[in-house]
Amino acid sequence: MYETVRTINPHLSVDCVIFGFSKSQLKILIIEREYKNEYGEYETDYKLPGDLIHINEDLDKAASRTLKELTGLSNIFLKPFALFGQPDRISRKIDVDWLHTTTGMKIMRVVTAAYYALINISESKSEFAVKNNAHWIDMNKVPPLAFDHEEIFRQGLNHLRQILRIEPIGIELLPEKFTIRELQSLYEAILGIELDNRNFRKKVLKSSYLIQLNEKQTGVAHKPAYYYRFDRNIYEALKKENLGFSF
Amino acid sequence: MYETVRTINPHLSVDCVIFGFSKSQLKILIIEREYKNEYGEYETDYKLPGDLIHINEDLDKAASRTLKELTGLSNIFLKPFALFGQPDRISRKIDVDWLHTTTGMKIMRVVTAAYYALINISESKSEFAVKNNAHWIDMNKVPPLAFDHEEIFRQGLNHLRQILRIEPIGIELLPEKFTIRELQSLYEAILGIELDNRNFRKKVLKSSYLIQLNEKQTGVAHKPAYYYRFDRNIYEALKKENLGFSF
DNA sequence: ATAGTTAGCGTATTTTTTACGTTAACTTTG
DNA sequence: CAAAGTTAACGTAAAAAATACGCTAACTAT
Repeated sequence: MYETVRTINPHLSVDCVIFGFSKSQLKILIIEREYKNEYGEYETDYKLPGDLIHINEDLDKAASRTLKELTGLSNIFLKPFALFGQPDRISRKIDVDWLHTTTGMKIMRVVTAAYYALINISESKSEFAVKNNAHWIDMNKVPPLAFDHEEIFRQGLNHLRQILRIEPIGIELLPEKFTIRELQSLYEAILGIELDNRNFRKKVLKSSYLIQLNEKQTGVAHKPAYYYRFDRNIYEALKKENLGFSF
Repeated sequence: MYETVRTINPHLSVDCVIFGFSKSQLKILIIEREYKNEYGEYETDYKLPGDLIHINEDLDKAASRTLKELTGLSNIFLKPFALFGQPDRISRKIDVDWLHTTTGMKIMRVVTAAYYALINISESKSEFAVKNNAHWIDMNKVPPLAFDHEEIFRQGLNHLRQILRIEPIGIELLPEKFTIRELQSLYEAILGIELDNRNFRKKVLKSSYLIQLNEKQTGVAHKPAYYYRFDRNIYEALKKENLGFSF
């Protein structure tokens, strides 16, 4: 316990909104939180993956570490998108108590840096997550969350939607090979609207970083679609070119 | 001194990148910092307006307070745009010493929330600023700044450029009435590129919140231009409509 | 064999962007 | 006081991007 007190920075935390995509649905990762209720019984509720940072720990590193510890996920590119620092964001008794029992400290004020990341939910990764009491939840069925994590999630989603208008997010969220239809479903899930399949196809196929493979779907009850892949190199090069203007 | 120690939160600070526009140039606000050099002589360098926050102080409020204290500017809409939290961002001796003498504390690690704001440099306001050792500096002539404030400024400018693609920033940066040419100069100053006057005019006049006044320039050595004003109500209504989609 | 489904290509129309021509209205200069 | 210089303000034509659909191909399930 004493060790904890010495190494934790009780003023700063990180929280992660991790987006995943599977079966045409956008999901986020939440983890279980265990606490004793007023009758001394253990109960469970949910929160975003996140934690107080360590003394002298870089914020980005703290976000990666936290995510690894809580879900087993590593090598995820996390990007900060907002700050939550209202003095009263830790005010519910349940939250104050939980912090007390897990850290041994009386913590009333924490400023948290919110990060987001996009990952494709492959089998191995989701196994990891489940093992650690982390769950992929459909974006539209997020349960009540601890602290102000619902607001953080909401703003994270908003941010994702903004980003989608600028860059081709699919690279991170889809498996190695995918069909145009799957890419469209991803866009539809994020934006929450339907898109015209023919126009979407036209628009997306103009980009040079989408490469058609020599492989088709099999076993589907309709004309099989070609698989595609992203060419990361082409994409990064294009991105650099465009960003060159911005500073 | 003791009072300071009790009320300051030495882990968190705010820094403001304040943009202004005058004479076709984009400017930012910096303030003087006084310190003793190795020979005990007073020297001056520059930093962004910013300060450590108080215990239990809201971050947004801290940004407003800080700006008020350091420059006399109040009622400025400040918006957070980034976080700077690397453990080594306070490492130069001059910065460590300065923090020590101004706060009485040994401060090595501060996470700062960076805010930006847009204001139009009216006479009264700039008077205020100058009185408090604050200066409007041409964006292209920013001197070396304390801490990592140059990086904060750079990112702030980047952010401004991104924002400009989405919303009509001029409302904040231009005086009550202005000509289309002035609006164009503002855009050119922010983006750092030249725009075609005829197309710019066409594009901008399509927006419903730009209202032509019954008043022309006088004393100019060319055909006098009509003055325009922004209709804030129309603009806000439109904004709400568009944002309605995003969540 | 037929019905149901999505893939994949195409076409026509509208909207937006880009490039540039021209006259108007003012001051400065010689 | 005429000519030169400057920016305002409107316009037009062409190119590019977005939108709205039509249609055939290729597969499975019944």
